[in-house]
Amino acid sequence: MCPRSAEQFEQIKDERRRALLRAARVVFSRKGFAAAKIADVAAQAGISHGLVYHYYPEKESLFAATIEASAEGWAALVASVRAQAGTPWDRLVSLCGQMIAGMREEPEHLLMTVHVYSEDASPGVRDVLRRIRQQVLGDLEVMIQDGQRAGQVAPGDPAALTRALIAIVQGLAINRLVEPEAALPPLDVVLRILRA
Amino acid sequence: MCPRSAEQFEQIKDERRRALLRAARVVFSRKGFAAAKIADVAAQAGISHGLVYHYYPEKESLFAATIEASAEGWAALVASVRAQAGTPWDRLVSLCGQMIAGMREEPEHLLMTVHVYSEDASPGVRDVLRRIRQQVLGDLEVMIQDGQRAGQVAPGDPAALTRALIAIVQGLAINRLVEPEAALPPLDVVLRILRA
Amino acid sequence: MCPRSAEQFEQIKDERRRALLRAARVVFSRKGFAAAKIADVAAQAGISHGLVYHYYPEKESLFAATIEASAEGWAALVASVRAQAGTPWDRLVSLCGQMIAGMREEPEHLLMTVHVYSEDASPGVRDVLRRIRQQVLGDLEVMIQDGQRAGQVAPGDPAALTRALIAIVQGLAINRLVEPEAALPPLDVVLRILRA
Amino acid sequence: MCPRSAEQFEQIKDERRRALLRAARVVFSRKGFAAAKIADVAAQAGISHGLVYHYYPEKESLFAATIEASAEGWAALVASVRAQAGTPWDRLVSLCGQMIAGMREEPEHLLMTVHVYSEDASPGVRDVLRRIRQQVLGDLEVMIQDGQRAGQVAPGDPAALTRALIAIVQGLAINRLVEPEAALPPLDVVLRILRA
DNA sequence: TATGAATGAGCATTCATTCAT
DNA sequence: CATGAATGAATGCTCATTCAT
Repeated sequence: MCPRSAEQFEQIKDERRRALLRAARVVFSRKGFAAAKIADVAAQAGISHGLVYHYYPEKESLFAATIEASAEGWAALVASVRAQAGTPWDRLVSLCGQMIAGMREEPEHLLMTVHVYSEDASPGVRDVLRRIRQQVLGDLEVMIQDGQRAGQVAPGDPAALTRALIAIVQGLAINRLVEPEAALPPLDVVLRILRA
Repeated sequence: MCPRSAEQFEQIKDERRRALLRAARVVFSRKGFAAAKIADVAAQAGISHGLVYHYYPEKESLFAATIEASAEGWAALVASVRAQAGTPWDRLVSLCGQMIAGMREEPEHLLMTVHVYSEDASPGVRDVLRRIRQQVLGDLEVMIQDGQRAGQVAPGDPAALTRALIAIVQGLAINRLVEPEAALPPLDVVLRILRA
Repeated sequence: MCPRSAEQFEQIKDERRRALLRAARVVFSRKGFAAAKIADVAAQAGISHGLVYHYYPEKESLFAATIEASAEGWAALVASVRAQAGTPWDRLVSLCGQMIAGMREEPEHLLMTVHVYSEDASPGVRDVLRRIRQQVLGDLEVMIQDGQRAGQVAPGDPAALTRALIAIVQGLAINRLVEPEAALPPLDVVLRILRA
Repeated sequence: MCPRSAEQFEQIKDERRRALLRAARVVFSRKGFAAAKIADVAAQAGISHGLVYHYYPEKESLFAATIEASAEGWAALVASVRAQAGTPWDRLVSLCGQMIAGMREEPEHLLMTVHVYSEDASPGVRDVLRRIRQQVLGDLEVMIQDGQRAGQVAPGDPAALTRALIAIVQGLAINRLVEPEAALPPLDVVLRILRA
């Protein structure tokens, strides 16, 4: 009756879905939502444009899924680092180090979060990101406050410091689009923003 | 016939062109090139969409002009600050102060430079920006080197420091899109990146 | 400033809208909603397909407007005949005569009402028609009841007689699609359904 | 190998084919050709859409087969009634009674013949129906002429009477789509069209 | 100039059809 | 036989651009 088991189908579907998400990340992060064509994503994924719709019912769902995946990746990273052992400063060093490394390897993840802020994206998508962003900002702010309490981070409005740190990381990600070869500033330069 | 009226026409035209550019900046900076409609820009400028084509022959020219105006504004700012009297550090303080003030008043100027990096924009437009960007980076790098020589700026690759400074400024501009109400970090936090 | 007055624009728009409706009636009545292409309607109206969307925002609105126009035409006819002087039978003769004449001249009007019953049409469109249909059926039923009271119409459930009369008229309209040359049955044959 | 099993396979295939035809009739009659999706038919038949193509090579063949089956059903009915014993009028009563009963039980059969008239269907399919329709009309016309000769049917163009009778039956079938609950008019109301 | 009607290229989306399993 | 993943032609709709007025 059924030549392929339902499980097999699920596996194939899952795998493709992941591949599609990766392709979408590459295309969307470089072009933004409006300028990216479904055909571009399909080509990047090596499938026909029609097949994209077997996995995501519309361009916007695909974009939303792509955003969500990237954003959740960052949220997971921040949450896991926050739970690490060591001093608050150790954690901040670890986090920034991993963010910069991640940006070097897969700058798309960070770029996605930049594109979504523009009104190119639909309000629904922006809201998804906003929610996750709150988590990240919240976790990061706590880490910065911990550092301030430990005297390792300079005093000052922790919310503003949080924004400043996020800003420099996103700004560097953008710079990689323009000058992929340019050297990223060393970790301690980035950390000077926080250094007591 | 009447040289005065021709001149006046020119004035009117120039004024309109400037108004159009302002409208375009608002729309393009919020939506990016692809998602922005000529009709959006026309509506923002309070004219009919057909009239836009009297001033710019195509959407891309308008985008290019918008980019160019923003970029030249930054270039002019950096160049003028570089020529200011005082110590190198005074100049860097002045520059960052003005950049942050500008971002507060007209965040569109900085956002434009973010959008153009995406492949949403045509290569031609990107090249225009790249050229101006080289000027800005060059001027800024010189200022930073001056500061290093004066012992006011921390040692290290001046190119990397330049990128880091630009990154944080652009990152903060993006943040204003998401949280227009969020406090910008104080000037000295931004300057910590450079501080010896 | 404005080379054409707003009034002129309105006139042109109204005229085109009517022409478009006529073209849509021809195409939709022959093909149904799903099989009719916007390009077909545009071609029939002698305009580009893009222009259709200046007048109706989507295919379905155009279909709905087309349906509504036809249905309202029938409702107006029935209402006006109902108000005519003479005996109830005179009015029924007048109504059937005009319906058959209308079907000869513009069979599209009746065919539209047939297509909409299929699930090809969206529920919203069907509801519009259903409402108007209730009016028509109501008016017609009253006319039949009047005839029964005057002894001119055969006794029996007036609702069923109403449906039977509508049925034969619609059935004849369909037949004109298949055999446009076939003779329509004489008026008195149709009226036999009601004849006392 | 085993002739029995091949035969059984045929039986199974035939049975499925019939089930598919029934499902297709339901779907096509409600939506028309263009709006009906193969997936709809497959779902109605409880099979996968791919399997449909094992029985019919394309959507149009399935539609044609569906039409043909319905049309042939009517042709067979008319032919069998025409051969019945009794007076011409008896036969007409029998025919109309069975047509109305059939419409009550399986309105799809009649609705199919309505849809095919629209240009939604391909010319080939329309021709199939046209041919069968000629048979039905021919048989019916003969029955009406017999009735006229026997003085049981009113005089007048028998072709026009035939169309009128078909019209009312089809019109009533359409009405069942809109108001499935509405009472069908009694048989003798329909027959008034012919009554001498 | 200024307007908005008009055009058509371009892209999202659907769905008939094919085919590996 | 049966399934559903895969393809791509077809079609709705958008919007940059042109142009009559």
